[in-house]
Amino acid sequence: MRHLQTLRLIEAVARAGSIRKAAEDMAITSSALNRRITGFEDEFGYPIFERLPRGVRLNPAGELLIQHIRGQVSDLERVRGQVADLSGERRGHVSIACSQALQPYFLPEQISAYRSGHPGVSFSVHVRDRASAEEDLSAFRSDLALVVEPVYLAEFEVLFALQQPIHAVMAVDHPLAAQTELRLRDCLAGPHVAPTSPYGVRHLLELATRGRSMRLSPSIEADSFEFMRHYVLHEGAIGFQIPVGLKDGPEVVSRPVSVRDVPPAHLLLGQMRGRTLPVAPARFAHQLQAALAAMAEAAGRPGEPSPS
Amino acid sequence: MRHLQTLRLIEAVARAGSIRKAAEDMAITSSALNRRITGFEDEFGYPIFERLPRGVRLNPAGELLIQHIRGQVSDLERVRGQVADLSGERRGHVSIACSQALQPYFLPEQISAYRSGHPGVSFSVHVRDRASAEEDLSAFRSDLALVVEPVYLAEFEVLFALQQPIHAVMAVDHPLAAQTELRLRDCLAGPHVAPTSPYGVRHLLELATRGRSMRLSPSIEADSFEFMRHYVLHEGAIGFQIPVGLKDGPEVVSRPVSVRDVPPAHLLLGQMRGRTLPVAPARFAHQLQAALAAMAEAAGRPGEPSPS
DNA sequence: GTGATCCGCTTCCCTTTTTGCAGCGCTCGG
DNA sequence: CCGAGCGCTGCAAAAAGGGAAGCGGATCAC
Repeated sequence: MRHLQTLRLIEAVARAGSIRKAAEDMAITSSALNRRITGFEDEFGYPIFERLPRGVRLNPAGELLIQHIRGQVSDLERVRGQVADLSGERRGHVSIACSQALQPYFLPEQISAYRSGHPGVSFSVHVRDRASAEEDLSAFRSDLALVVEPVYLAEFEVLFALQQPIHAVMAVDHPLAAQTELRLRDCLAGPHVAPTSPYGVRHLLELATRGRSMRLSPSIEADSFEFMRHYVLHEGAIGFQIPVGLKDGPEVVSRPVSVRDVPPAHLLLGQMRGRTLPVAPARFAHQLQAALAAMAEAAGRPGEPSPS
Repeated sequence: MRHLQTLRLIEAVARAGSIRKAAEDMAITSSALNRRITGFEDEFGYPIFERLPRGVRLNPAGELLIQHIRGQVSDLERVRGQVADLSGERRGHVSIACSQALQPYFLPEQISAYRSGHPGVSFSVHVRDRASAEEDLSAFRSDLALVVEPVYLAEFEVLFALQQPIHAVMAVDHPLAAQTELRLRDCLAGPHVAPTSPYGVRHLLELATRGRSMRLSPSIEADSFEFMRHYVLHEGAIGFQIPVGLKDGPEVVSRPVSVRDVPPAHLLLGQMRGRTLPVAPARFAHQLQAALAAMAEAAGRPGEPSPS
């Protein structure tokens, strides 16, 4: 969309932190870009960048503006999607930020199921820790977020919430695999593997051990659940994950940790507060809600539908 | 704002119903305008106007788009207002649609009070019947609406609601002026003046008489409450109005009609659903809520605050 | 210090885009 | 059948935008 070019350039400058760098990214010269920026500031009536010796940075006015710009671009896409929809084309795009737990099984299945009904819809999947998933939402980089234990709930509008107990993950021949429910103390007695701190499961484990006699002292910290799932095959180590990211295999099994020891994780589907989603993301969100609700039903732990 | 020029031109064409007329309005040639329209349709991917022998009209895609355009223009104004606000300029504009009852006393007082604190803020007041006030909101022609008995509540987000009993208005020497509360039957027995049907008070009077033995048979119908208020000085006629639009004077007095006969009128302050108002309208709305709440308090009839 | 570097901004010149003008073909009301 | 009104299209003029080069200033490594 041509009439938004200036706005896109502004965003590029804000991102690059310098007019010259942004000019390179956008394949024009710095002089041209500089003129567009100053020209825009003139007609807008206020400067939107503060000039630093090493580049530029958005001033408060610019912060307000960039938020508007992102909303505008995304809203035009939404309108285009609606138009495409009424033209019967049924194409679109869904951008979703998710926690790692959703990556191996849940999301691939859901996306595949959705695409079998709507082959024209494409997807972007961004794996994010619980804080940056929400940032993605408010910067309009993602339409939806499916996050374990979100952090800042201010701009996060919950569409569906589901609780999942923490599971311990271990090799099939691990001694504890004989029990059907584990105590946290037993899990932490041997070598264990934990996610790094930005992740929701780690957060819950720390909540569970803080102020108790138990201590979380992971032999390995990792920011990859995939890595941890494989690591438990060595050393008789124990890892932690929530059921949505787990499937018992021939070598690895999982057992729930008692909810008396660790509070269950909250798995939340959300969007940016107040935003009207384009057609495709809205429908996909609806499908996700149904799938999560079915999962809650199966676990005997009903999810909370959105308060709408 | 230059980058919105094409969008504004599209809106002008939609409004004028013809490219040539719109071109004249916008002070460019029809050829230039025509090329911008077709150019936009090309990059948008879909035609947004249907070509008729006598001009053009928005097609469904165009309807969707025009809504987006209006939102965008108004949202940019909101951002600009916020920026002006943090620059300490404190200017802005409030556009409000209101029923006639608010015109003589309430709104002038409120606007004057607001402007004494914020002299940089300008106002547009549009007097509208109850249906068109809401249309103004959804077309972004007004930021706020203060309406008696609104009609379509779909896109109307209620910020504050207040009930007011219908009052009968008459000359100070009218026989009924001796009573403190009137029965509708007595009011309708003599000559009476009623608003035309688009107005809320008329609507309520019809509700009150429908299916009863009483008949509403106004000697005069008028779409001006100002006219009606003066007319009651002649013929011993009786008019109807709600208290917010009334002040007893040396010649004219008002008396409540029993709520057993006529349901009280709902006076609603609202905005377009889901819209984030610019700074000035939001603050003014806040002041109006306070004023209406005080009025409700004084009448011993508490208003309902917004459910936010 | 001091030269190297990176920055925003300006000037000159040329390319690209947009505009205005005139005119075409069309439909409709009289 | 004719004139009025419409959307649309060549063509030349005007305006806007972009590229190359360079200025002055701030910072950093040495």
